[in-house]
Amino acid sequence: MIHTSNTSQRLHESLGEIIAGTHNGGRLPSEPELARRLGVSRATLREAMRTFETQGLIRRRQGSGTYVVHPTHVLESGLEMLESIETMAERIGLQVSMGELKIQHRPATTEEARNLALPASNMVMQLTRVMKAEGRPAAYLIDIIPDDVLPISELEEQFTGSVLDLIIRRNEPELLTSRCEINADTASAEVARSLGIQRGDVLLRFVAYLYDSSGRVVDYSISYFLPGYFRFHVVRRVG
Amino acid sequence: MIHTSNTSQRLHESLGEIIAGTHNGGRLPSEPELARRLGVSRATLREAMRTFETQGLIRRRQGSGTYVVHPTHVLESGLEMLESIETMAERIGLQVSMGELKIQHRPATTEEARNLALPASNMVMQLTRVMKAEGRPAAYLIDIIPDDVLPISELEEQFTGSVLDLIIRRNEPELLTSRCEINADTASAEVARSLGIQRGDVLLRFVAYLYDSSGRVVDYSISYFLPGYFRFHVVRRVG
DNA sequence: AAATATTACTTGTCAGACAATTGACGATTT
DNA sequence: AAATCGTCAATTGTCTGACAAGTAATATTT
Repeated sequence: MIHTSNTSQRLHESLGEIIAGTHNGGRLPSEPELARRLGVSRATLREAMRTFETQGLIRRRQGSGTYVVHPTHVLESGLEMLESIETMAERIGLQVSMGELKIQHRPATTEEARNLALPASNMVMQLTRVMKAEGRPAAYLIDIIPDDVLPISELEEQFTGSVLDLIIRRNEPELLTSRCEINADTASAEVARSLGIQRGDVLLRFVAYLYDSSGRVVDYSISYFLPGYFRFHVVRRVG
Repeated sequence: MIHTSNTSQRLHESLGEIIAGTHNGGRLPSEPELARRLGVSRATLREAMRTFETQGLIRRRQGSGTYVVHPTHVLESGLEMLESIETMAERIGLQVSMGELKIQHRPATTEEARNLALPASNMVMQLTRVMKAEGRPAAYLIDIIPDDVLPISELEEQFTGSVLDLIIRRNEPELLTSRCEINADTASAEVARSLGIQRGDVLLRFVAYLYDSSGRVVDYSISYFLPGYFRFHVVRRVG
């Protein structure tokens, strides 16, 4: 969906604005009218509308019209949108900074090799750091990356807190999806010390696998969040 | 997207099968060929393909072709698919049963009225129960429902553990989305007692708002899960 | 007043066409 | 021999115009 400046691309944006500018439950202009106004054919317009329908933002009823459905808050996207904690924080106006960063270059453990679909003992980079929100520790983040995904030098120079953002900036490898497993856990001694909490305190834990467009795992990460600083949510849709 | 047996509906299924039956990275037949084989026009076919493209399951390149992309694990759906814990458990082959059920009929608290977008002190139904997996307590579930959403009698007779499943069975009201907030928490005295754990033990907490197609909140639920029994995940996609 | 038919409008589907892009193949040049 | 440049068939992107099917309000009939 990241194309150049196709008709399709511009159309998608324009249509998105029209939908966003329509109140919940409101009806869109008819297809012929919309097509005329946007300067595209009805067929092309319908394809664009299909993308919004698939996302659940509009609803079409034959003979009646097309209606906008804002599930109140679809704008502020949830977890289904892949973005870094830093980007998310910026979006909601939260000041974050990176604490002490530890970079390790070492062979993968058996478990890591399995999770990253690597040959045993392949070299990996491990980034460990604490993220602070408004000066106070809010998350403990670990990223494990096969060492041929990113040049070490680039990592050391340009890393500002988020592997995801770094990969997006350099546009390579081309990312596709991330699979994020959700659980609750208690703080280990190491994590507790870094976050300034008690061992055994409750944490939200995400374990994520980041895939590039060829299906390769380019990042395996474990994140611990102190409850309260972030509000993660998912929009779930009927089958 | 829940239509009758339109051309569109059947086409979507057929195309889905074809995509599922194509190995990762494989190329689909050309559009004219597919349209012929599926007995629809190319325009209609393209609309169907758009839905799969929006979901990230295919990738089209002008002049080259359409390619299938299986992000390895899209089959086993994650949280983004709205389904009850019971349905999910059945899908993964886990034996679950409902423990002690408590039904209360009472006025909404101020907070509940706000969360459900109800007039103050509107009557609500509260369902509280423990869900057991393989005989042992695995989750503590609370559902709060405006009392005009479901007839009380029906609730008492047909409730088998899931409000969502009950609503889906009776096909009314028509559901659209659910917004699920994710957090970690510690067990309160009441929850701990019901689940047979210690007060302060760690739990995964979901707070969910279930919306019908008119945008009304028809169910507000709080769920506590013991870590370990379920593996929740989300597939996150690039913007 | 209630039931029924009409009618204008909307989305769903179709057929056929041309444009833009890709990738392979062969010819040409270096 | 290698590299470069056209040529061309195949594929997706877009367009036009048309008809079918469903909806909702209006007009008509009972």
